[in-house]
Amino acid sequence: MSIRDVAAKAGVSLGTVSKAFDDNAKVSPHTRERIRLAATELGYHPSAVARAMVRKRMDTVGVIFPPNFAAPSRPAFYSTIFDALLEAAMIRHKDISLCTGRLWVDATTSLSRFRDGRCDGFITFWQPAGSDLIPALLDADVPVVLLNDRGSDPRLSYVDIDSVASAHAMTRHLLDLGHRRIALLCGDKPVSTVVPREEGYRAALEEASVAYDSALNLPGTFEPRSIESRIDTLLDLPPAQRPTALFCTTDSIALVALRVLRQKNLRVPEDISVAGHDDLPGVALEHPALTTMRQPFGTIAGHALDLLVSQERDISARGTQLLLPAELVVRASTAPPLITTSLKATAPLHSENKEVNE
Amino acid sequence: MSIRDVAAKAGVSLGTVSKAFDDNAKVSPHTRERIRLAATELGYHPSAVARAMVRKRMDTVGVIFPPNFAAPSRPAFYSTIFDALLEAAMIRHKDISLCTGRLWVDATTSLSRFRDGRCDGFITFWQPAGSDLIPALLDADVPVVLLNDRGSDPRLSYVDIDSVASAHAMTRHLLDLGHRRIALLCGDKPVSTVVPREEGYRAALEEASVAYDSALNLPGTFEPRSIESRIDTLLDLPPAQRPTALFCTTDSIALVALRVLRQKNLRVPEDISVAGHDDLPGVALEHPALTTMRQPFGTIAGHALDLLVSQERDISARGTQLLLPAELVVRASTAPPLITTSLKATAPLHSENKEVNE
DNA sequence: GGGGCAGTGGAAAACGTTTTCCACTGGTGG
DNA sequence: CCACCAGTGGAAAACGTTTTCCACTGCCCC
Repeated sequence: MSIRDVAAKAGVSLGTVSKAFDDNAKVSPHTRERIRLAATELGYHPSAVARAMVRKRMDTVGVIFPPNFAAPSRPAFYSTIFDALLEAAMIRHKDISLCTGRLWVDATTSLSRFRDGRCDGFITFWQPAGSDLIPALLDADVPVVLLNDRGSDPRLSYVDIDSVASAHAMTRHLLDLGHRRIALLCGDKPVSTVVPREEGYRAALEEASVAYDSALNLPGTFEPRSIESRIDTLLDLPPAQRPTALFCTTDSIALVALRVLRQKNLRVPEDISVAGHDDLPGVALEHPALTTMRQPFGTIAGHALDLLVSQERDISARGTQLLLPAELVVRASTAPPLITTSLKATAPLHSENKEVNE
Repeated sequence: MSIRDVAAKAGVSLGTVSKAFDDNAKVSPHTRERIRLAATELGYHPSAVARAMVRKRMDTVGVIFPPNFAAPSRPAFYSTIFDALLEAAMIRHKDISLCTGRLWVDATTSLSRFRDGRCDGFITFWQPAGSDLIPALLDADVPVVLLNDRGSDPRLSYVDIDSVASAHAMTRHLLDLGHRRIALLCGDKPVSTVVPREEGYRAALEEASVAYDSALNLPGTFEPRSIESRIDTLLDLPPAQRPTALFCTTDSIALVALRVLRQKNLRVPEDISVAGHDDLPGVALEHPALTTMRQPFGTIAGHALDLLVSQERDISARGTQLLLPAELVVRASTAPPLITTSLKATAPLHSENKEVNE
């Protein structure tokens, strides 16, 4: 059941059948129709493998997720971006081949997938320190795009959120509401969600002439335990120093924070405001609905794929680095702080911020 | 950089190089070594695509997960079985191509992947009612194995847990501890986790001459809300009818139950015992560690893959249906009930069960 | 009427393997 | 000394496409 049989049945040559399935090839409508009809009657389906061999590409991108990415302990971020990638790939007639598990941490497995011809390139995510994956791919001239993180190698293409700007925007939102003591809840250091978001946070504070207080930005990890203990420390501060708002640099962190606060019988946003970042699906359904920065997941995935394709065509096209804006989504988890000692400086600043905000 | 270049460099013919990479082919150790050396020097890597073309198989199995399987709202079950599949495939030198997302619900997308030659067969999971996926694959003689569910079509191969036996074992465990009022928490009907597990539960009760009480087996869904409301109803029962143990037919349900009970300030297992089913990773780390039935995920995945491969070789080998035993894992979430009115019938039965248990 | 030209379809070479058959070698037993 | 055999390596045919070149057909315009 090959292209030959169709050609025989339609009474044309083999090459013409190939052209009949290529919308850009010049075949008269009549012939095209006749060939297509013959193909359907024969139940012919072109072989992707044979096509891949002559074209020298499989139209498949390998997506390298961290090991165990689908585990519920993993932030929902991965599943969300995964769906976005799937959709973006479908539109571009690309296949996604999932490369995950602990065997993918080392570069050779991925590399062999590429040299095999099974993948034309890779989309990958944050790698733990000491991982040789990205350097190895770059050195081997393998098309690769890093998603939602950044790299220092100028050859590396990446697509990330402009985290400085987004953290700035969220901090500004909280300041506008009248908060002055805004705690920052980050994860571990090396990820792009941490450093730039801290920077945006501090910049916004500075603009509003609010002194940065390191007691409100405790170091910690993404682990629920770390988040919980930091919240404990923050709530144990004397009332005048206690934060009136929690800016979690990640929705996953915010979700934990919400749960912890609920356990402590603190009301959000009445007793304390909570803001997240990412707008993962589902955070709008929390109680209260989470105020957060929306990542344009679809756009991110689309750009990543496009960047990858252009590298596949010409490897020298790599090194494009995209920072996309996130959008503030105000929901129910943030509100002006209750009247406390920390409120005294509010009135003047609030009006000032209002005009900036518009 | 093809097999030809290696042949030239090693001074042998093209076919000999191919054989040198096939461990079963007859090539003298000397020649083989020489060829391998030449290949390494040239940086030669065999093309999986060319191989697939002549062999007519891609050594890739499509795994069709329910849409959005990685979302955290999805039971961790999927990510666990996914990891097991990945591992099993690696051992068998097979690739896994993930086929998920809402576009996979309809059969044509999967089918075209098969006719393409990109997949040699599929592993799939529970399908919503009205899905044409499995019938369509079977009708098209596509190798397919259903995992952790069952189908009525005799052509369908599946690998599932012997849920009747496992539910029986867990119910027995709770009876042995002295529980007489054991509530069952199921999900929606059509899944194999529900009907057979209910059957095993009832059988164990009957054996122990404990009357089945439909008030302890309320219908509901997998949704947290449904679980919560059923627990509410159960706890509102008059003390004599209130359950002393909760058998959740799924760890995901048990996890929710644990959370709900914690919110109600009920201690597990002192106030009420909770048992799960599946032994998802992480349930051992809960507080308290969950007593559950361990699914042999690795074995399940291995059998599934083997069943699929045998179908790929000969489509008439399909229709094999495997039921694997689960293993009782007793941890901290189950304990004998406190002395209550329901305890009076305990003593005789307990001793009787003890001997059965050994 | 002839020379280009656009439009169409065919012939054939590639793509990089696997696999089958065949030939050659040297050793061994009759 | 010859025939057979095991062991080894080569030649060549597949596998099913895409793509490049080439030829043919009308057609238009000079």
